[in-house]
Amino acid sequence: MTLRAIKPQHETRTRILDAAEELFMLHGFEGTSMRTLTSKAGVNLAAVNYHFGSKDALIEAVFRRRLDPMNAARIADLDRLENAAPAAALAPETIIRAFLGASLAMIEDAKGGGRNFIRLLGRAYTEPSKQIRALIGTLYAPAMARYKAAFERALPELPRDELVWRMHFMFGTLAYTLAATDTVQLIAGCKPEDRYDAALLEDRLAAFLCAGLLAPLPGRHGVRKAA
Amino acid sequence: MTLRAIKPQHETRTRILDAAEELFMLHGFEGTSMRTLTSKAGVNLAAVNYHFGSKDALIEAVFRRRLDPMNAARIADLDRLENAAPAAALAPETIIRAFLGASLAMIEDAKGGGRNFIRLLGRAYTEPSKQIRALIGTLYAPAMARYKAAFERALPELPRDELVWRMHFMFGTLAYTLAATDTVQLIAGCKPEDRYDAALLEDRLAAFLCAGLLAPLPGRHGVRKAA
DNA sequence: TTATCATTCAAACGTTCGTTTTACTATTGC
DNA sequence: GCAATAGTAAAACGAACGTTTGAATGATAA
Repeated sequence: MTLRAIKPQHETRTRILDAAEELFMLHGFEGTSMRTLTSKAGVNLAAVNYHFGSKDALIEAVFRRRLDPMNAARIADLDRLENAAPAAALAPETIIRAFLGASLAMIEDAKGGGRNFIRLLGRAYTEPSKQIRALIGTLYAPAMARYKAAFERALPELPRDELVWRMHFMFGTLAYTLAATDTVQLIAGCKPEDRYDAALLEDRLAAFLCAGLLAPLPGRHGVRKAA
Repeated sequence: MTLRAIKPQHETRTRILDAAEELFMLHGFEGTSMRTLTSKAGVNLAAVNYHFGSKDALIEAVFRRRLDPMNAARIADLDRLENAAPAAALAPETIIRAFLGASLAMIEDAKGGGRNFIRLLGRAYTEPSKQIRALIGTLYAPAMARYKAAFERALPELPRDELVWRMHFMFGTLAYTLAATDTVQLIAGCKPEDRYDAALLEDRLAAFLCAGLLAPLPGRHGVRKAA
């Protein structure tokens, strides 16, 4: 009857999620008002409360939309690698690259908004809001447990608490690298055009993290300050 | 003439800065209102605008109060180490420990509020606000340049851009470790009581970062996925 | 056609925000 | 003692916030 295209299912929801992803990345959660958000999305002011219930629920939806599939892919990657060579433990670098891959693949997705989300995610680990941190922790938990088990199998001689700390360090490096993309330039001389070469970045991160994970155990309270 | 103690210079300023440090750490900048802030500090609502001019200026003052001396101490540490053994380049681990020391020393200062500040600082690197990130970058710049030069001397064979990236990674690990203290527990099994043993944490961080910094160069685009 | 349902819309709700104003108090210098 | 200054106090400012309301709209099913 009209030339108007058929409206895709939940188009308004998607437009809101996309706009939220970008604005939350640019200005943070509290720095993004419902008015600027709905205005950018081209929807009515009341649409967020109608479709999501509240601003907090929208924030959660933004994370869930990407994080659930991302961590599912992480686990699937690990399953695939382990099934390819059963009985043998995976090499630490293989595990690390599997973990990095899921994040770095999104960086190259500039059009789909994946890059926005990755930078938003990198910042979420240090959010002031307890609810958000709890949500992130919940969404990550299954993948984290899975990777921890893989590392334990790959490095049986590494003490458990040392492994936990080193996973913590590795995660921090990744989170910071993703979040700081295009932002702080603490160290001069960085070439921004390199930053989005995901393959090269993965190589650099993998080399750094792999060495850190396999580092000799710290001589506890021993070799301080001495060169 | 009265029993009232002599009011220390700028007591109101200090009370405001202390309250701001804690509340900004707990709830973020936008999540902390002037009313709760001045209420916690026990000062009048108008005091912040009188003494600092605006909320933004207060935020800047919070960072400057601690960051300026901290980075000055970092540079002084490096100077001292280099003067102790001139001509010879410092060991990478020595440089790393000098950098870590300034941050970790503050963690143990729970009473003076240093711990609050360190966690606040760890989060500031990924702040949405451009002004804050620019401020952090400015305050860090001198120390960063100094440490970059020290690393270049210690590792003449490491390509410059690789060094920049690895410094970036190292900084991210430290920032995340500091910021995430007591917050997200992404990896189960962490013992929180260990977290404030600064000496042990320094050993662990130093071992991890040192290995990462000295990692073999990544085989560019070469050894992907292969174990 | 008519009834029904999901969605969109403009307008307004009450609250909280950072900031400013104006008056008041205490201290300092002469 | 007295003017000048620095600081504190209570109250109000306009703007922006997240959310709610109730009517209008448009498609679907009977």
